[in-house]
Amino acid sequence: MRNRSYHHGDLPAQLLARAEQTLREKGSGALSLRELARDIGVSPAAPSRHFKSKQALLDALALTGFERMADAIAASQEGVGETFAERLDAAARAYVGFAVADAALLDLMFSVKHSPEASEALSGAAHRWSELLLSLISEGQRRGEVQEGPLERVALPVFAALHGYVGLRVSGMLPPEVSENGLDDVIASILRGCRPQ
Amino acid sequence: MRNRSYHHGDLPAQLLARAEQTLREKGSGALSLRELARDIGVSPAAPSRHFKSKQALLDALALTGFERMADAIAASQEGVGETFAERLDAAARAYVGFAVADAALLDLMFSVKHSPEASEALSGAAHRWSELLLSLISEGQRRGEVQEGPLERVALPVFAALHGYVGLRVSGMLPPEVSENGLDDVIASILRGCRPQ
DNA sequence: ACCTGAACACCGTTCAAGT
DNA sequence: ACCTGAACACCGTTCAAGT
Repeated sequence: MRNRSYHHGDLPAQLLARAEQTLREKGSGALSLRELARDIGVSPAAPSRHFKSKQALLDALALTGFERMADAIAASQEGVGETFAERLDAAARAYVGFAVADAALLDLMFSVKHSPEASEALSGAAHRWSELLLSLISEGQRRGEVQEGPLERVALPVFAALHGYVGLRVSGMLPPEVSENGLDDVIASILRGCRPQ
Repeated sequence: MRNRSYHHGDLPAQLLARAEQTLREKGSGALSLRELARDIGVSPAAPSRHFKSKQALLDALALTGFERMADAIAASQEGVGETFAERLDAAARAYVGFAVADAALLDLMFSVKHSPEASEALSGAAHRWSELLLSLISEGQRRGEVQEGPLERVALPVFAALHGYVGLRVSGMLPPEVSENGLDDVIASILRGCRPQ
């Protein structure tokens, strides 16, 4: 009775939660729909009612990843100074922190292979995230601390540098001590790159 | 007879070549050891003599990717001007070109999951590639066009911005027109970020 | 040394059937 | 509507056996 209602309406959430856990603990290679179903105590065919394919579940997972990342970055802005440098620093550290804590999820979020239909929902979530950084930069422009120019054009190099540092770091391309202290240099370079001339 | 010698000593190369082809044409999700063996006309167990696991083959593939990428970047420097700006521009475009032409391979190269033993050989290949950019920056310093300071610390933000642009682009996060023209802004930002103060 | 054949323990997905 | 049971067509990997 209790078990019955337990598996009614909550299976999608259960699947996502469990998938996220094994993704974090064992990596994306160890993610199996059948094992997920087994762990939850449901038949191998059950997940297909809620996610029409394994890729659909991965897409949904990536989507929640973007939302949580946006939340983390938004939270990083609370109670921090008002200068662009301070706010960028906080956002960058939040981004890096999220990525390092959940490397496999980040990999999934920026994966090359998404089902075409998911790409729109996904870039929607990515857009919500990118708008945080865009408004941060826009505010920097308003304060005269960031160069003038079309927002997207000014923002792209900032995105690229942060995203690239994160990518290099989680893929293990950085020697340990660079991994520790490199972010400071990246942020400093970004600030020099986008300050008024 | 001819077939017999065909499958002697060349199977590893055949496997890698075929794997690279399906990686480019159908993505990493469609890469199956058994299918590779079938295509080449060999038994399902044959690949295991040369690559002890599927991951080992993927690692080898990533390794050749780094080598080809290093070749492409080295080639980009031939017959180009001597200023740092010109050389960086050429290297950046070679990097982007390689990545866009072989998105799935790039994904593999910077993938989070590599077998631990492969990581050393892999970061060796990555190192050979990174040394190209490092010497480029070192030369820029010598010419007084790049700020002084420890090479790795000056180089990281350059790497990060390029790698991040490539990552954003191949994962489809950039709107088409940003994808077209964004690299110019990224390069300009890098140059501002690392020029002498 | 290199490969085959066959087997093992898994997959994702589909579909009739149950409730 | 939601799930089960069973089946289908695949996987990666191992291992005795062949040459």
